[in-house]
Amino acid sequence: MTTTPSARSLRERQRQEREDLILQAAEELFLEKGFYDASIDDIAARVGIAKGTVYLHFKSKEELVFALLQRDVRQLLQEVDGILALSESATARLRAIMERVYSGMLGSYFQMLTAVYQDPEFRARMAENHTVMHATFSDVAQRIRAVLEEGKAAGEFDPAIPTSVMLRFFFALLSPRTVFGGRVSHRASGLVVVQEDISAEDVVEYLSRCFFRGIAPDRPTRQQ
Amino acid sequence: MTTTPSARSLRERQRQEREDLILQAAEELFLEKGFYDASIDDIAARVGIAKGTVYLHFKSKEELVFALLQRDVRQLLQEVDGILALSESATARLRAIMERVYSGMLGSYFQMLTAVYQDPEFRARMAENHTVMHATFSDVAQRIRAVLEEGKAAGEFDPAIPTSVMLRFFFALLSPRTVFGGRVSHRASGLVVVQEDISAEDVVEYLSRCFFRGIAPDRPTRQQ
Amino acid sequence: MTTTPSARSLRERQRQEREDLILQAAEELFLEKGFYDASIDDIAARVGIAKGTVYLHFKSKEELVFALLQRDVRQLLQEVDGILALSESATARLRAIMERVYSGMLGSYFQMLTAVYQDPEFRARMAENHTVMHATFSDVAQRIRAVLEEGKAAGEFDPAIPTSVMLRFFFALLSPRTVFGGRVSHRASGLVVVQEDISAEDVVEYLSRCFFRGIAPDRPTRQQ
Amino acid sequence: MTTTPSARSLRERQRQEREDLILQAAEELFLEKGFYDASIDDIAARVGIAKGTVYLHFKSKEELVFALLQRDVRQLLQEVDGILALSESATARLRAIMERVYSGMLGSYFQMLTAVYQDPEFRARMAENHTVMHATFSDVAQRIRAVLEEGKAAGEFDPAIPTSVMLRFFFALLSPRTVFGGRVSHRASGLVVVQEDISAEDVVEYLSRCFFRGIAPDRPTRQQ
DNA sequence: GATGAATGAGAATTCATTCAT
DNA sequence: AATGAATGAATTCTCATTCAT
Repeated sequence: MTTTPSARSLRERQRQEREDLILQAAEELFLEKGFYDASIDDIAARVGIAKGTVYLHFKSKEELVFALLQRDVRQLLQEVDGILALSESATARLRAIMERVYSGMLGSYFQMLTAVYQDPEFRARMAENHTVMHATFSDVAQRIRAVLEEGKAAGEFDPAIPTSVMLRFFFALLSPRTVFGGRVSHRASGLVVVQEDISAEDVVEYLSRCFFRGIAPDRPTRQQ
Repeated sequence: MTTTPSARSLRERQRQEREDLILQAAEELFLEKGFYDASIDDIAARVGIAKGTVYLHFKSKEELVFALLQRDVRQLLQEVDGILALSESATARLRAIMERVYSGMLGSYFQMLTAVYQDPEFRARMAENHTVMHATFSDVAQRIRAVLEEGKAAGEFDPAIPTSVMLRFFFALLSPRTVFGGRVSHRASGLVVVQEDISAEDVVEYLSRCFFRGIAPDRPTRQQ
Repeated sequence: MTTTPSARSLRERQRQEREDLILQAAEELFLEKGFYDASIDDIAARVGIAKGTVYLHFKSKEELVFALLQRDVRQLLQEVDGILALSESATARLRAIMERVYSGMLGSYFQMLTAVYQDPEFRARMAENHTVMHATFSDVAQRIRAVLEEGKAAGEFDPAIPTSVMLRFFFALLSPRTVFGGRVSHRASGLVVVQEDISAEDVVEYLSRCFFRGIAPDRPTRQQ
Repeated sequence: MTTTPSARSLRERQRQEREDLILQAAEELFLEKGFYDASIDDIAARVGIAKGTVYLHFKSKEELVFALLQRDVRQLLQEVDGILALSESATARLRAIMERVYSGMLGSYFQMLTAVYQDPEFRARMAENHTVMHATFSDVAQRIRAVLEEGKAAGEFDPAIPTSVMLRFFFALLSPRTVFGGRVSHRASGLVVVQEDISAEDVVEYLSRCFFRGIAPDRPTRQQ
């Protein structure tokens, strides 16, 4: 009746794999069809399992979104941590984060978040029940905030601009509506402008320039 | 036939008023509860009319959103036109637009748009059936694009940054997730940072600074 | 304040005309779209009046159908009476009725009736509230029954077949599903057989032959 | 995967049973209240299941009617085939079909069909999407047509009457409005005549006589 | 554990009928 | 009388969630 440790861990591994598959399918479908139009049936069908099985892993559709966000936010935290550990200038490190996000790793995270955040119900629920994730996200924010403050101290950034404004500004540039080119281009295109084909690298180049120096032109003459 | 012109116009006025009330309620509820969780019942109840009456004005829930967006986009166009007519620098005019948006006039528009744009169904439908609105929106974009190009020509903006990037950058700063302070603060708060109380004026001050000069500190040339 | 008799009768005539127009439109629409799919709105629109006006003439949609049937049944009665008054053989008179019906005069009546009779609610209501029409219809039936019995007495028809069976048989041949050719062909065609173009006259010829002599061939004995 | 064949077939059997119950309830209710007034709620309630369950079996109310008709038409085809295989005279075989229909087996089919055929929408939809059933029905018609032609060739039926007329005539006698006695008497009664109690056997006797020889009396004397 | 049938609350939409103008 | 805006009951259909097998 009792399972050997290895059997147990096999089970556990399989369970984990299946859970990942569900999350994967859910992410795809939420992005393809939107949260409301992607049904549990759709998700189960894409994974190739029964609807009930989804509920063995996630006790509600909402929980599934939370898990998705949590997964992404953890990954984000890891990436950010890795980058921030580098002994480079604040500017270089923030730019590196941008690069990671635009290279496609985390694009979907922001899309999920935006999607979910449309629904105030969700926001409330998230704040209440999902302290863990919330905390993790705050972690990310805190770390970036720290870099921004380091940058201010080092004379890289303007001390007159509140760090919170900078933070939001930074996140604004990472959010999907700003993104174009790269993996999320099909969403980011859409309304406003005809999609011009700009490579992800160029986007980062331009946006980090915008971020750090705004759209003002170079003013080398003044420095003479 | 039998109605006098004034009676007709009274009717028409009343009709218009009621339609506005519905749009008002719909906007509030869509923003409060999200598009999917705000039901026609909710909307009718808030206006204090019967469900069927809503359908007298808008033939479907979807149509209601489109009407809402159209209303806002028209207003946006008007504002933008008024501002762009001023004979000021490109910088000043763009900043004026920011001011208008952040002073609360148009915050909800971007929120509606973002909300709707989550749902790919909607996006498709919008592209198909709502050329008018789409066109209006493109108008807005085109006008801002023109200012950006003027600014480049006048040496105000960096010609090395593609105008499309600038445009997106500009819209990114106007989108709700960036906004804080002002009327939309309840949404903009939420996740990322603890809401600090910054006045709308200050927000514009900071963000336009970010937009035009980035988060870089004042350059030493000034120190001459 | 008091209207002259002629004004009153003018009014009355106009009222009657409008009522006829409504009935006309209703009949058309019920036949085109079916009772449930033809809305009061449709009817009013076709007449070119407001929806409320229909209710000034008929207190419910149901009442409208009853009126329609009543109108038709009265006409039927009139026709039948005219024909039955002729001093011809029973066979000739029944055949004359068939001719009238197939020549298009009354095709729609049977269609309306069949349509309405699908709905048992209607049947019940009809029996209860519409004794008048019911009576009129019974009148028609009674008269035809009388002719059938006359025919039996005269040795034209087989006394072994109950008159009630004959009556039903007769009505069966008049009902729309049997009809083809003539004005109602578009309905009568439909499912069963490919519509062959047979003139209304031929249809009567064939059907009355069927009615009186069945599908049996001419009997050789007659040729003796 | 995990289910044994017998478990699978048990499931399947249960599924089939429930589907039959739904069809049964639907048929009853459509006949009792008419298609439009019988709601899915009614049907589910009569079966004693939840509304949603009905949709597990039939994806729309319309589909339910089609299923019903298909079921009946298949049964009709089977019966007809069985009868037509007999090596009897055309007359005898047609009469046998009448007997089957009047003995109650198929009365409801014609009622359903008539009910549905009131609605032109339905007719269109049926023609478009339901080629299978349409084909099956045509099959039935074709077979009877063949018998009629055999009968003509054998000198049983009058070659002067077009087969299409005969066919229609035959169906007319099978349609519910003609039927009285037997299981469908509650519908067939109704308007026209007071229901006399005639047994189903007698009805067939009389109607087949009508069909084959019309209402003309026996004319034995002429044959001497 | 896995399945997928069953559930039923809830949503959008329609339309006969009423009634203030 | 005529109008047509307003009503709200009723209907179809969906889908997250549960649970017996």
